[in-house]
Amino acid sequence: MAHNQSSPEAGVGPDRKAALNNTLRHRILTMQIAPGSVLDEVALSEEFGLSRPPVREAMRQLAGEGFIELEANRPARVTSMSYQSLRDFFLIAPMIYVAATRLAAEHASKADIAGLREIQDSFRDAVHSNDVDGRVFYNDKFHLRVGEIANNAYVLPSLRRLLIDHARIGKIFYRPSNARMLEELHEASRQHDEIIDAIANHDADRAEALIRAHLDLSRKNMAMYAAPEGMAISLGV
Amino acid sequence: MAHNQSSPEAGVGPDRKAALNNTLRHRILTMQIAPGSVLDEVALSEEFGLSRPPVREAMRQLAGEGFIELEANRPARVTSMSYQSLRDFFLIAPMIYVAATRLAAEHASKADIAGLREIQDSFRDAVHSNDVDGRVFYNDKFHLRVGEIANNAYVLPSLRRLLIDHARIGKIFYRPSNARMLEELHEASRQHDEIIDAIANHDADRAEALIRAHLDLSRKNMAMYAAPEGMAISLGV
DNA sequence: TGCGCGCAGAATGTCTACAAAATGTAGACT
DNA sequence: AGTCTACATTTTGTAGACATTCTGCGCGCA
Repeated sequence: MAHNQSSPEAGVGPDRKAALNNTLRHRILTMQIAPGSVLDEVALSEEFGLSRPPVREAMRQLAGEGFIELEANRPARVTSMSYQSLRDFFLIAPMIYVAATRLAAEHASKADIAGLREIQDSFRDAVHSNDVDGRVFYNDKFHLRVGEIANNAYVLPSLRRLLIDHARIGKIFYRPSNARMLEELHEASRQHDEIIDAIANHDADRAEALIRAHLDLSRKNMAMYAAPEGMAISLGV
Repeated sequence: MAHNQSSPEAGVGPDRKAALNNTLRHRILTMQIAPGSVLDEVALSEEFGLSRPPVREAMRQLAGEGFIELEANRPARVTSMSYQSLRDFFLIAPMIYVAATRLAAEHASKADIAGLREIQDSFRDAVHSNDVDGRVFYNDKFHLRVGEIANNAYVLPSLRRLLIDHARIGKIFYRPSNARMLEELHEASRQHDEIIDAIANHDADRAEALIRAHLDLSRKNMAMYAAPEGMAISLGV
């Protein structure tokens, strides 16, 4: 349990605004707040010990990052998901993930690799200790960090948007009772390690192959859940 | 002059907040506000007849879209550009533009095509009447609309970010005295028409080829401007 | 009984005023 | 003369109160 993003008493501390942002992100990623839910401004301002203006600013920011959707004179809602979202996700994700990973392999410094390994250590721990939220959280952090290492302002926006739904898809289709799924989580963790190695070696081609396999694993998992009997399901591509 | 986005007296009207957003976007796209410039909250609130809180909300929103950059306790600054930006842009732009255009070709309805043609009419007018800002504005609108028709929430964020710098690059390297450049603007306009036709015919392959040629034209223009004397370009901070 | 109108409650949007942080400047000390 | 420090100014951040808009319920009417 390395992270405590969702502390119950968040109304204290030096930087309550950052706490609000991080906590909301975490709750949305882990689906503690379900897609489509409404966010009440006063409730949040009371929870985090802020007045409404800074809360509203945070909302605008989160909306820009794709976590929530705003409409005039209407409450903020967590970005919704649909069957269409799944299709769109697996259609675009390979392109963006590959671009980010290849660029990361080209640009990564020693410090970047060290940072990546640190995140991956936390991710591995979460997988081994069956900490579902921690796994979702550090998986997000891992891929986001790869995107930051890529150091290209034009890939990051879509990558950020994809990662939100990547996390939520991972949570939706996660079934703890399934032994095969557990094995595949460990497989995903191993893939992370290999991706780091490929990036460290500046081997963009290998990094690309690995990230593609990584996404295919997610997609297969999801398809397996949605269509256990081997039904044809068109997942784009 | 079909658009009046930058009306001098913006402090009136029913929706001053939308006016603030649109005007700022327009000014940044056309570089009426240079990259790296600071935006003063009180000045904007006075200009648009608003108080600071809604202005600050708009700032957060624009920051999320990539127009400006925010730092704690520091004034908002228009997103800066550098030589690195140019490289990054032409590295990623083809990928995103192609994805958006192909998806648009697959999804476009009759109404979508009509909307595109309408925008393109305004763009063509701007090109023929040498309305530089109008050209930049409607070019942005055109490609943004294509992205909206693509109807994929994961391509749009990066496309939006790219379009900001696409507009600004177009302005930076625009030289009205150059006859060859004028001809290439008309060529770009013709390409728009062809892209619409390809999308209308659901011909994704042709749409892809056209959008690639469209970007190559921009890139060639820029290289032509940058390379002749072999001088390094200073892009204002 | 079903539909539409209108009012009451609640939530969002905005404003003014105050607090805190950062910057620029002037003065004093080394 | 240079630099550090303390203060004053400016600007950003926040709070609480007010205005406006939406929602839901109940009443009245066909």
